[in-house]
Amino acid sequence: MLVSGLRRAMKKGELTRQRIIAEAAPIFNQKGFGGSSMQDVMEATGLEKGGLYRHFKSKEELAAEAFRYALQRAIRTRTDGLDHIQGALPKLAYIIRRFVEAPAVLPGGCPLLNTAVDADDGNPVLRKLARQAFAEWNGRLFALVEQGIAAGEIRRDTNPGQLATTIIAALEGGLVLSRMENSREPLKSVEASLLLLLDSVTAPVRS
Amino acid sequence: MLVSGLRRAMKKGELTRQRIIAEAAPIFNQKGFGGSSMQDVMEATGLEKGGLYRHFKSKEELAAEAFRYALQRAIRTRTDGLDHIQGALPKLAYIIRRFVEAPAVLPGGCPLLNTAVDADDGNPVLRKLARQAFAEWNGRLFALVEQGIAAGEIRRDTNPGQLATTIIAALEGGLVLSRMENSREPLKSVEASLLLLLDSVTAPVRS
Amino acid sequence: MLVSGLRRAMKKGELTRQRIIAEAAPIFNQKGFGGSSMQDVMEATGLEKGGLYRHFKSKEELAAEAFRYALQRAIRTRTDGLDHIQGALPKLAYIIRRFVEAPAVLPGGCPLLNTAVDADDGNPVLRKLARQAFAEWNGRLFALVEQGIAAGEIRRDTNPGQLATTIIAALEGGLVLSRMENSREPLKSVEASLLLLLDSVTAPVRS
Amino acid sequence: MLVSGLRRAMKKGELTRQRIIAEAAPIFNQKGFGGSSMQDVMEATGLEKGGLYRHFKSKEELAAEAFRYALQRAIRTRTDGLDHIQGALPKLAYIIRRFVEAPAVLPGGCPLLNTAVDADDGNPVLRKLARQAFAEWNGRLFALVEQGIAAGEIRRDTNPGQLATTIIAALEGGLVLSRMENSREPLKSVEASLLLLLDSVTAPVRS
DNA sequence: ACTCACGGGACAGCCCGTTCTT
DNA sequence: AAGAACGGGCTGTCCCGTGAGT
Repeated sequence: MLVSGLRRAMKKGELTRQRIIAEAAPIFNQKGFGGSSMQDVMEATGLEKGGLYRHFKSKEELAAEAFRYALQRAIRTRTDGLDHIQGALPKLAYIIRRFVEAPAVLPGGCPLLNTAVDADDGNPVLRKLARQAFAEWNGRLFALVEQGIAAGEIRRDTNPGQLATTIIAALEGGLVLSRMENSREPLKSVEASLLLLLDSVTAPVRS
Repeated sequence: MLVSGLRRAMKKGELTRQRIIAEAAPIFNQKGFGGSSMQDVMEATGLEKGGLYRHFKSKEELAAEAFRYALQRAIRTRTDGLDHIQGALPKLAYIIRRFVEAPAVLPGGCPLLNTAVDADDGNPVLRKLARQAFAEWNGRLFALVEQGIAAGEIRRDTNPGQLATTIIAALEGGLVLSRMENSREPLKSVEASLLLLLDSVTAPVRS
Repeated sequence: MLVSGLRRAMKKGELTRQRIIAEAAPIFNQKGFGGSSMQDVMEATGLEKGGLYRHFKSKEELAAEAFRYALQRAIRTRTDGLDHIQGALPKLAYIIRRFVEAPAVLPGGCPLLNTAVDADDGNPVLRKLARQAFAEWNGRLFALVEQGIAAGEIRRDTNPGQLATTIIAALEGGLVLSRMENSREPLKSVEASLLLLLDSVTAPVRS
Repeated sequence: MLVSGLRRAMKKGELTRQRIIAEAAPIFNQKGFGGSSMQDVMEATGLEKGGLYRHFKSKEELAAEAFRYALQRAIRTRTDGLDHIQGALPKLAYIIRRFVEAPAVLPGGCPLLNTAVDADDGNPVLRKLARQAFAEWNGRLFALVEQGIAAGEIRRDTNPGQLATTIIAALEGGLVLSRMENSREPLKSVEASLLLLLDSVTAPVRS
């Protein structure tokens, strides 16, 4: 609804721009910045060089937009349906399960981690974007944990930042392992361990 | 000692070859396979193209050797001193602490994870090497957990594979976060959580 | 006239493409496929690498086009004015004389023979092209001989294929000798012998 | 006999030199000068670079020696048994037949023609060698024709040079065609035509 | 007499980005 | 707004030849 609203407001050029981004995103996500060529994007979009460079003034700008797009999709996929869940702990558990069940945001794995590793040397633009994205994600989990503590669901001695970071680290690490082994098992293992960890920080029921 | 013994037995060519590998390893680890150029290796080693290609018949072969070298270093760094520790649980805790304290095996982060992400598309040679390395690491932790269970240190209902995989995933994920934030905190958080997890699988003391 | 008509219909790119072919043809004809470099073509055309590779996706493709171009020129040169000649025998004699008089289709000798020898090992693309060209040439002479027999100009016991092949072989062989000696004499000798051979297959005049 | 005599007189170094030449000859004959690499020769001989350059001061020198060797073989093959034939005309016919029957002096076709075409541009050393070889061959045939005229076997109005050159040109041209078509037919055709040509210069028997 | 090690240079192909044209 | 044409640069690989060492 919102999307079609935006679409309706777009001129033709802006629409093409969005199409390019959407079609470039999986390429950059799979091959990385250096490994992707404008030729790849040309083939994917059917446009010529001139057509691409009208919308983006450099490969880097396109990559940044593609990353932003991939990010948005990742966030949406991973938080979809979260509002229907009641309680901080169930929400955290839901996030973990959802990550494990629907890991394929885009072909090529998690854009966050990919960019984090890929842009580790050089490319400060992408690096900064990845940082912000991680910080946001971390902040959201952090807030959830805090809410859980405030609500008495989570033990008071729980460190919210520590828990949030651990969940993210374990999930992303598990995703890498799963992609490499071409098997869901590593992610399943991480899921089980994280749910166990959630149990261990659950506040004892007060009577 | 053993090393210098080997070194003494090397002819000049083999020595140069080893030097190239040692000097190429950080390059490939930082920039990845596609992002590294033979020119980079030339500058790092002081050799010319002809000199390099005498020792390696392709860039891929050099990258594979460099990765093997990096791997060996990683394993050594992370398992150094492990023999002096008694008991499976202390050993696991030691491995976790050591990973967090000495994360910088080589400039550019963990070669395992880097290669896993970098060689995710294409490059089956490196991909296979990374897989084997992860499998080995996992196997080692797996064995430790099993020993702990057999020795009564770890609860019988613990899933060895699940625990091993989780430790690896969380540590590697934490390392990525730490590198990106340029701070030790993420790794420290993961460390704390993993030690907590170890506590929760510790078998209750029998009286 | 026809040419300028075609030219007028060409876009700029196609025109450049044709210019490249025309300027690359003598290079490939002189140095062979392996002996010619894209650098040579760059210098001859004034274009840069990027400019060249826009029109041809590989050196081989360019070489093939250049060979086709050279071939066309060779055929035109060698059959020019043939239509004004009456009778099969005079036509054959005309072809032989024309070959000897105007041997320099392109710098570097006959593209047919050059390619046949050059692409003898490897390069199946060029090899195939040369084969087809020879087959066509042979076929044309073959047909002429057959017409001569049918018309009673040439003796009935003449083997058309044998005569056609011999003419081609002797002319091409003579051309090689002439180029090497840097003298027209070898070709002149072949010409005389071939005309003698034509005499010996001329049907006796019926009374 | 002569060979073994030479061999017996050779030191080890000279023997190696001869072995290199013999093993390099087919390579240069097949791939040409520019198309052959010292690496190819290394593999064929089992020697290293340094070993080769001890015996030849450059690739060109080796190629020249290899060509000389190939030449000698060609001449021997094509004139073998010639002494047992009586009469100039039978000798010429024998040469033609022998060329057609045993065209494969070395893998890669006739070294003479190959070098003539290959070294057509540049490489004056090989070019000169090829010229000399052709001149010698031509001279031999020339002498045979002259003897035939003197002996009354061949018509007095025959031009010896013209006939000699034609034979060579047609045979070499036919060889190229045969190699290309991968069939003996072209050579067979040339053979038949040349024998026909010999008939037409045969002096009428005096009664 | 021969191997090992290395330098220096070339070559084909690709890629990013700009400009001209439509 | 998009396509066509082109420039300049870089990369992996190969190749010839030299010199130290054995």
